[in-house]
Amino acid sequence: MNYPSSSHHNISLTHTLHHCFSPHDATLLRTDYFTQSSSETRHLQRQESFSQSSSNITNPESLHGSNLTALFSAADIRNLMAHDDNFDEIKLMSLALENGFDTIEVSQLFEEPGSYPGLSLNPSHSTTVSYSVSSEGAVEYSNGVKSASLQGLGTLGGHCQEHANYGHVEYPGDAECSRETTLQQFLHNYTYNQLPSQAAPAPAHHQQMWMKKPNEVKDRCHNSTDTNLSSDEHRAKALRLPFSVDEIVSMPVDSFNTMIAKNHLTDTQVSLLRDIRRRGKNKVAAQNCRKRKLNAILNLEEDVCNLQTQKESLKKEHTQCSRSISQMKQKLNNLYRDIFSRLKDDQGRPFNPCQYVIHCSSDGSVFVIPKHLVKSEQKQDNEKEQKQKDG
DNA sequence: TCTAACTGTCATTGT
DNA sequence: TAACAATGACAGTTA
Repeated sequence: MNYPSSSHHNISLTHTLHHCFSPHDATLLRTDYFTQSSSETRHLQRQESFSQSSSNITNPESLHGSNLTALFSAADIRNLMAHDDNFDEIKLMSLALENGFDTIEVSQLFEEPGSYPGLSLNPSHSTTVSYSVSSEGAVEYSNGVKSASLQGLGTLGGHCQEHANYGHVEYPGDAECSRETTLQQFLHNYTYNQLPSQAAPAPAHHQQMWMKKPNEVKDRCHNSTDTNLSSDEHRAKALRLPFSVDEIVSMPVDSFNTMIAKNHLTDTQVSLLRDIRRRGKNKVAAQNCRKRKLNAILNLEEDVCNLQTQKESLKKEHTQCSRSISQMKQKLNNLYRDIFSRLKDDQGRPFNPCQYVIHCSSDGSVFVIPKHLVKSEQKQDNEKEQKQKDG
């Protein structure tokens, strides 16, 4: 494959962004950016797209392994921002820092009066921000006042990925590019715990969500492309928060408030700190909640099991009692018949079992009486009991 | 491709 | 009133 000469290193970033990549290209590139595990087909598409859109611009070899600080001058960044209305301070700061700019240089860059409408490191500017990707692949940015197309930034990420993919195929090693991608990953990485090879292609609506402000996004990110950092850790890192996520979450509220007061943090940083703390606490709470719910379910299942065991045991006991009662009844009948057969009347004749019964009175006396008397007596007794109950 | 389990997050409510 | 815990609901990821 032949590449143009490397004499195009110093091309204008603005020119590159606005004239070399169509929105369609940006879409392809961005999509591929999210797709770390590139299939052969996708790779070929990227190559085709790239070669079509940048045939007379850049030398991929020159891009590969290059430092964007060298590739894109501060003036390029200025041009881009002047051209593209608004930049989120976080993104730009991070982008610049990730790309090797000195902190002071970046600050000066951002603080140049009148250079970038709507852009400031002043906390007062850090209002609600949101990002989305238009149907044409342009990254839409909104700070609640204006919105601007950031095709350039999107393309930058895609460009880098393109570069990376060239590297994977023909130019092993692309460490510089990974730095450039960090910002995008920080902003909208749903796969931040994943290895690059595990990352799945992101649907269009993912891109939209990824580009939104963390608070607005259903930021259900679980994995990282390059590290095991959580999204909050990425954000904390990008905003240069002086504490780790664990510290932010676990420190007592007094220490937390003191820390905020003493560190002269911007509104954005304070807001992020509070969000991180809230999310961290809630994450632990949710974990505890699920544990409790699981334990409750397990306990209920155990209760059900115990009750079933108890039921079986009671059934067995009931069966045994019934059997015992039957045996006792049988013994009592045998005893009754035996005793009755031995009883004689005044003339020494045996009693007729059909006409007489052995009767036990309430005071313990035993008589042999005619059956019909027992029946009438039982009736009287029943009536007495009933009267006593009613009375 | 579908599904269930897992997980992080948000919104809400109660303390 | 702020901070926090608890929890239902939702949605993304993964096996």
